[in-house]
Amino acid sequence: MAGVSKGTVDRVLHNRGKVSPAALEKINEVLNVIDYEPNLIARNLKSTKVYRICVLLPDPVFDPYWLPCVNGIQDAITEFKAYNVVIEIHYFNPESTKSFLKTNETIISQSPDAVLLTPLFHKETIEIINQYDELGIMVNTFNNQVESSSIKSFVGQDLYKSGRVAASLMNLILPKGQIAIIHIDESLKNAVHMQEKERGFRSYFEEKNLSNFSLTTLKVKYSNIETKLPAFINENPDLSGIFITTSKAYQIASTLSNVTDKKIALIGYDLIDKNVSFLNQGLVHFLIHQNQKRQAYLGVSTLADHFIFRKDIPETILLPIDIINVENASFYVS
Amino acid sequence: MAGVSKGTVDRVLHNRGKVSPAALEKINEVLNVIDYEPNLIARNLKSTKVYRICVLLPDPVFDPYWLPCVNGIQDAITEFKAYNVVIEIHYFNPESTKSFLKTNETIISQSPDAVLLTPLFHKETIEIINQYDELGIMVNTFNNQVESSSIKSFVGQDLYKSGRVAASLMNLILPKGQIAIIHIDESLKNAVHMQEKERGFRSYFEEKNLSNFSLTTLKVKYSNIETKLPAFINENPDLSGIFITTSKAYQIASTLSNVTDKKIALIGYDLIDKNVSFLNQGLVHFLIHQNQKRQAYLGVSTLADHFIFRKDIPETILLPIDIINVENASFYVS
DNA sequence: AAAAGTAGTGTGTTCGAGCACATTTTTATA
DNA sequence: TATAAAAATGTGCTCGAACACACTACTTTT
Repeated sequence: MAGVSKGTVDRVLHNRGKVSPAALEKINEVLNVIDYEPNLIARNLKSTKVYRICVLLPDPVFDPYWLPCVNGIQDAITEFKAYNVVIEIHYFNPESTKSFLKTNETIISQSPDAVLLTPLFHKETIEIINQYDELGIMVNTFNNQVESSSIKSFVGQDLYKSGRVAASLMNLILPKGQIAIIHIDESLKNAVHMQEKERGFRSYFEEKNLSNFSLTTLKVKYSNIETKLPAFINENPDLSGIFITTSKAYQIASTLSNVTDKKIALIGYDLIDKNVSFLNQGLVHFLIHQNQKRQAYLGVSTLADHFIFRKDIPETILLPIDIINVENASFYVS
Repeated sequence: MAGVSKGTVDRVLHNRGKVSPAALEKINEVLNVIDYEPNLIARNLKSTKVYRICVLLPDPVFDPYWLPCVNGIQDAITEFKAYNVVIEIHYFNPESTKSFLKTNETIISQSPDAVLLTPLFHKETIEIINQYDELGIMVNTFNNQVESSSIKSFVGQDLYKSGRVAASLMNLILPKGQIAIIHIDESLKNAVHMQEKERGFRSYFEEKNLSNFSLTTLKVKYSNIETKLPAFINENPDLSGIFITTSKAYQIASTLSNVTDKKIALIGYDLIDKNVSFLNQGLVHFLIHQNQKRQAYLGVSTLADHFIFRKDIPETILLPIDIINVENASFYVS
């Protein structure tokens, strides 16, 4: 259309220089008129470059919470297979920093173009992120946030806000009484995670000046629950609600049903099978859905889109805080 | 790898016949070994066929409810542009069956490969669907369901269940009292839509034997509200909750705040600006998000995926029934 | 004046699949 | 055995972009 060969057009498109002013002007004019946009698909057809994205994920064997993530990543794998993007999942034991570090070494030996990781262990994460940075490997995170200038992107939820959502629901269920905030975890790797939720939860009650409530924090481990929880209930006869900051609401629900007939409102996180089962039984009132599947999917898909289509990677993606009760749960379980 | 030319392989892949048993076996063996899957991108590169998808949408000028759909479709447009898929939006006046029919004629004159429509008018929809069927044009629907064997797919929500979700929330807010189910609409085009929600809402209270509640149905038009609603409130001093089955909760909220100081629980639909504003003011307690944007997006994207990647079109896609209160609303507003 | 350099431009190949057409091999028939 | 018909197989081009390389027409250097 501009009366020149595709080679000259190519030089204009990619600023490779060596184009006469006359040709440049003519070509730009035509580009404007036809509103030229490159066909992103054809572009990737030629390139022989294979992009490798490694995902560092806690093994769902240790905690079913991570199971949906695998599906999310599987979706991404099939979606991007045709584009020369290889996505690999590497599992580690979420209770072992050693396992975390070892799996990272495996990943580094694969020399990927980018890594998506769940930064469970703060100190170790910072270390390995620096390693990745030096090797020029891009790092995305999801699930929980870690501050580091070397991290390209984070996908997750606003945990403070999700605590507030839980509080607003608790306030709806209960007119008054004592509420326990229970953190359940073997280690304290999720400490910040859980504290943010607690902070949000408390802020709601403080802000609204709801003085007819009293909030107590309780930290237990799985092995502790059966002894600690009954004792706590005996000591606090006024207890009417429990907010569980992790996905382990089912552990509380199951113990609770053996200990007392009292109706205690339970609000927890995540649609894992056991939680949904207690939700359907009416022992858990609300669950907050953290949508791990989508978190994981978005974590890798933004990377793939960046490599293939040169799309920008958003610094932060905050997923909606889904409120789940027995009536709408079925639509969220994938 | 099989010692034959790509032409022969091509004949095997597409069952074009004229292949010797020996070659066929060898080729199939190789295909199995390398786990061959065609590169869907390269396939579409060659094809000069341009797929045309028309979307029949109520003009957002008449009802802002439809505005997010435009964004959803815009997303699909940019996503599928590179694949020779042309997606066009055609607007009609949701208050005029004539406009609906006329816009359909325009669409037919474009002879598209598929149509996505919002079947607001039942009788007229059936008519034009038959027309599309005769012309071999595929029809998808979203927003509300219409029974017809010629419809390929429906994207929407389970309205009965969404009524139940609303009821479960109302039951949480209120201990007892009278609840009004209000249908607001100029015409009765949404009749089935609204009745399903009412049926679900009532079923919840009936099922749970909640005899301390009484439910009343009220049909009003926008022009009626300012006279009918105050009268209704005077006649029913026990009124403590209102369930609005359309996206017009803001109209009730706004009238209500002028009429009475009594705290009446409001539950409605859709995150349109005015509703969210009343949600933030505390006058609306819950909104149910129907996610029209995603409905519209999925409506066209399943079609595009079908044409380009030969993916199956699911008969029904039911989106989750999102529960929105003031604490999590901001994450859903796009 | 010949050689070398340089700015500007054009050509050819590749990616993976689809498809029309050409070519070779085998089989059937005169 | 020659020859036509049928069966089997191979070749070449295209889609849109990327890029290496070849080429022309001047200008500068030796």
